[in-house]
Amino acid sequence: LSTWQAINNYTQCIMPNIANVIVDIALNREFDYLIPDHLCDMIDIGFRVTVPFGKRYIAGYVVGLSDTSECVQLKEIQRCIGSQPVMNPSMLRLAQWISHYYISPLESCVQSVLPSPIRKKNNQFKEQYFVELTHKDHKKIDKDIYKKAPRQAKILDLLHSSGSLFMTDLIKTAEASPQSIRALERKGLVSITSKQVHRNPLRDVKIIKTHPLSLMPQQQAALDAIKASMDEKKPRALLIHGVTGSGKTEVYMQSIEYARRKGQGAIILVPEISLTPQTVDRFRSRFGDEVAVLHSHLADGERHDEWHRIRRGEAVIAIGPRSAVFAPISNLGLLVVDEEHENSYKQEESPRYHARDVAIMRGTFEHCTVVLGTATPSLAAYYNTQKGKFGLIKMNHRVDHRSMPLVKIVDMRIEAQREGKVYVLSRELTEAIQARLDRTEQVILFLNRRGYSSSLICPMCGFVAECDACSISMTYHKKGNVLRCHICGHLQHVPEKCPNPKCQDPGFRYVGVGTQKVEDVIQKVFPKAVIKRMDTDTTVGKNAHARVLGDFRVGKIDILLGTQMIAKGLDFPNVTLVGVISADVALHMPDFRAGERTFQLLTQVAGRAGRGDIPGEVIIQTYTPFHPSIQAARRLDYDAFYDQEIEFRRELNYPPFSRLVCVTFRGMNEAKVEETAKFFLEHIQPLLQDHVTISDPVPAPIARIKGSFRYQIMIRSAKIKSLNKALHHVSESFKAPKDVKYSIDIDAVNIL
DNA sequence: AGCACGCCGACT
DNA sequence: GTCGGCGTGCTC
Repeated sequence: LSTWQAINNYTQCIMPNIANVIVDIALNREFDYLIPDHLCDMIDIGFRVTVPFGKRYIAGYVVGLSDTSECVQLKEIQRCIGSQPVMNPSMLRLAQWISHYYISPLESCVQSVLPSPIRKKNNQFKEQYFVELTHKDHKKIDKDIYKKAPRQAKILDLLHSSGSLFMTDLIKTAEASPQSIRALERKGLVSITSKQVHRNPLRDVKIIKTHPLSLMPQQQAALDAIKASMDEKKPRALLIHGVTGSGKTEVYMQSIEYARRKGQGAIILVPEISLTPQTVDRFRSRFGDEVAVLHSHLADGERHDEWHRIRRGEAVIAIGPRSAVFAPISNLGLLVVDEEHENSYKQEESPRYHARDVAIMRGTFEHCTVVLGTATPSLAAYYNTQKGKFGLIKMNHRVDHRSMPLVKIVDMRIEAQREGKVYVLSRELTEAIQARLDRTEQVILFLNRRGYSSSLICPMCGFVAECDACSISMTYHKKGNVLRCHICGHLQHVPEKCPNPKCQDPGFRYVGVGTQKVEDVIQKVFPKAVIKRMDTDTTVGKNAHARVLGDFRVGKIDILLGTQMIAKGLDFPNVTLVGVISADVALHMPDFRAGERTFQLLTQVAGRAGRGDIPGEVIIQTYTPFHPSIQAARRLDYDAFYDQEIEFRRELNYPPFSRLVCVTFRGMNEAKVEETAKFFLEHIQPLLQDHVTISDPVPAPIARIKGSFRYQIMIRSAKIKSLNKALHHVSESFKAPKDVKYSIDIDAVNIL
């Protein structure tokens, strides 16, 4: 006994008996607790626990173990929730990286890593009554039952033929009542137990198994490169730059197959909008039930069950939007980020992470290959291939050897001068649409989001007011009738007439035509055509989106008019014309990435034309036809776009040559908001080195939301680490007044 | 987040 | 002299 005690004492000495715990409230700090003896063997990093906290008990997570603590009076962990950790060390590490990089409390990062139904205390599994036969040969046991109780007999027969059934299904098929089943239970012929059921979001979806297609040489080369990377110990990320229709998805699927053969799992990230049934079906048809879909519209229960299906290893392939990067796939072999350039990968609430960058980190931590795929790589990703950080795979041809669409540009300035007035549709586009209607082909008209844009443009010469120092469009502010650069804060009065000396037109005005108006105009021009508008306003309801697309596919709609949501991934063979109403709306956003976005948008939209046998045509209307982004889009020439855009970024020290941080302050009292922003600036300025550029507090492009005034400060630095350090320091020491909130957005994408 | 402590105004 | 407003600070 004494020996046993000695060993026990010894192990207690060396075993860490203190747990570092983060609690469910975002306090951004750890608390130490003693691990009681009975939990000593069990507790590990990643466990969910309840701990005494002040006068109450709250839930938390064990994020570390140690045998010392700075705190003298430690309390004990009350109990463990669940019998195994909810987070593996790698996931915790990922959460910690996000917390540090994006300057967000670890608690909120853990919340992002774990879906909300998993964090709930109680058991979220759904149970249903399950009926089984207790004897194989029930006929022998009770022969009378067929005469006395035909209902019960029917139930028995059903059970006999199908083995066992859920109570609800049994009642439905046998057309019986629960009483009959209960009666059988009393007779001891059947047993009723509670059984866990899996809520399958796709239970009603029938799938037809597909097999790997034979690959074109360029696809084969891509697949080989991915496989080679997957066989490496520390693979580096790969960027697939493949034109629309080059067959990237098939490459992903065969890469996943390779991972499966190696006993590994995979994650496919897709932008929200691409997570249409089409995409999901393709993966489900190939991999069946091994696929878990982490749709953002899943009910809590479904999400919970899908997560557990992955955790248990029943599903080894996860597909979903940005949060799917946290899918608990163990032994991850491949992480695909499809449409890598999409901005929806950036989360716009804290923690404001970028799923593509988190994917890269997860790949690094778990030594798994990360594949980024897109037709229009983000500047950041392509820059990384040029620097040798990522591998580059090019896929320049469409699988079907169809030619890329012909892109035409219509100069709306000439149109305006000719017609004397600006119309929504140019003559050229009108004629092109008419031609398609005559041939019963279909048309997609693309229009940017509702005209929130607040830049000024001259309709005669295309002049747009830009900041001299920052090369971004000036933002119009109604208050004071001024133009402002929100990168540096420069202020300018609104000119009376067009400042272009050759033009001087007094018709200087705002950019932007609303979708509604365009619809009216088009309907007037083509009274017989069936036109459907598709944007977030018109497609409310669960299936509205799919219904409109279905109608379009079968030819019930002639012209589909829509916003971003029709720009991506749709494949309609009968669409031979794509028209862009105005390329300028995207171009003159007060954002240095406007050129990049315009190019991406136009290229993606162009990809919608000519997916069938008839070659496609694209017509782009613009006031600035010679803008490099528009010219590059016309030639569908990514390299030309990249070369000019990267030079622009280099000259002005914009990303990817620097990191951009946007600090936004908001509150109901405008003076106080501005004051707080100034105060923040004074706080951080002494901490920054001279390679950091920081703007004055400036009203945000959307200066007011729900009565709340918004100001922002822009910080740019080539040295992200020292900037990160300064921001951490400030976020700890700087206290904003309670009626002013502020948020720090690292690698800001949408500056609103 | 919650709950305590604490310091000023309007009541029994 | 006390009840209660919510500002501030702490929770291992």
